[in-house]
Amino acid sequence: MKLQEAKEQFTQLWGALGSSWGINRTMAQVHALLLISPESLSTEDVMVKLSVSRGNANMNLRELMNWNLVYKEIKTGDRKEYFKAEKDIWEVTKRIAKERKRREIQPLIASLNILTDIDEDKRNSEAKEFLEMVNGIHTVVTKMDSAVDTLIKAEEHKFFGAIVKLLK
Amino acid sequence: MKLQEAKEQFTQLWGALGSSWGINRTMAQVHALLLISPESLSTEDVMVKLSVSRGNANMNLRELMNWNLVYKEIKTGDRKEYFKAEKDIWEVTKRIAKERKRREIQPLIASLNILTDIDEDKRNSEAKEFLEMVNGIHTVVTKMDSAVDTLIKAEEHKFFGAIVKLLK
DNA sequence: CTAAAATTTCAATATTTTCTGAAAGTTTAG
DNA sequence: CTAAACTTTCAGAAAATATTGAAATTTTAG
Repeated sequence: MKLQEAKEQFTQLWGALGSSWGINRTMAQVHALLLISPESLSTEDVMVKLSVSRGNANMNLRELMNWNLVYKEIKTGDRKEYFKAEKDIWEVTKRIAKERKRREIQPLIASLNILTDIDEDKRNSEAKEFLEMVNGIHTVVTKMDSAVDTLIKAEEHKFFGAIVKLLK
Repeated sequence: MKLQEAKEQFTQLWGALGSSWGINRTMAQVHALLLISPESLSTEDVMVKLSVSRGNANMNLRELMNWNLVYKEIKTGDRKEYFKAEKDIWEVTKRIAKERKRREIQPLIASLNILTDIDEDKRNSEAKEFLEMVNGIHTVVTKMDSAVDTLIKAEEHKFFGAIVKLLK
């Protein structure tokens, strides 16, 4: 396969992957484009390479910066803004995990806490079963939250090492 | 909060959660409904409780069975099919992980492998950088795939125990 | 300051995804 | 067998989501 073709396929692949995990396809494609781009890119560059509008390019670059996956780069003597992606994949993994934790896991834990506050006799078996379910989810999600904290702090080899040990 | 209200909120919550992780909202709601239902439910029951059409209820119950999260229950003297969810949350977690691995992680690994087969001089720095990126992703994703294998085989406390140790 | 360059916003539009409901198909009691 | 009960399918409709593009806003060189 030719390099350019491979790069294009990579962008498509990353976009498709994003959408099956609840991430906007274009945002994922912009991310892919920056990941494999040796130089930082301007909004114009992104528009041209992905055939998207200025508004769309701008919005997704902005959102990628909110995710801490992309940052601005100023070139002296140039008024345009350029964008560059964090390229260390373990770092990228940690940042995505951190952001999903903040956006989804933590609000989920808060909501689950509210649901356990039921004014109903605990001997009522329906209430009991419901609470057991909610508490079970609460337990697993809280542990995942901690696991993500560990992942954020750990070195790649240490993190996966700890898991792989279980198989031996 | 009243029990019925809490159950309704739980169903909403699970549905919203699903959609931010790329799972159809109704499918997640049907799952929630079955998780908190003491008795198994018929397609009719799901239609009424979630105000969805017969086609929608049927399709999502079917899909939940494909995910191994729900199974059929036959009641003697009743021609209708009833549906029941796996209620052990750790078991549910493992089955979701297993299914996403099969559906997304494994095809991703296959696609990444194809992308490394480039006919370009390896000394070409652009090609080199691209291959490093793809290989980096390949490495992390492969390790995640193994981590999911471990999760599937491990006991809950062992799995999270191994991770939490890293923090100490 | 001024105005050109660049960025951001957002209402209208397009696309994608999901849902409906009726028809077709299947199963089973009698 | 027959027909009622139940399940599945799928084309069209609806809803949710993403995108466009032009106008408004912001920035900065001179």
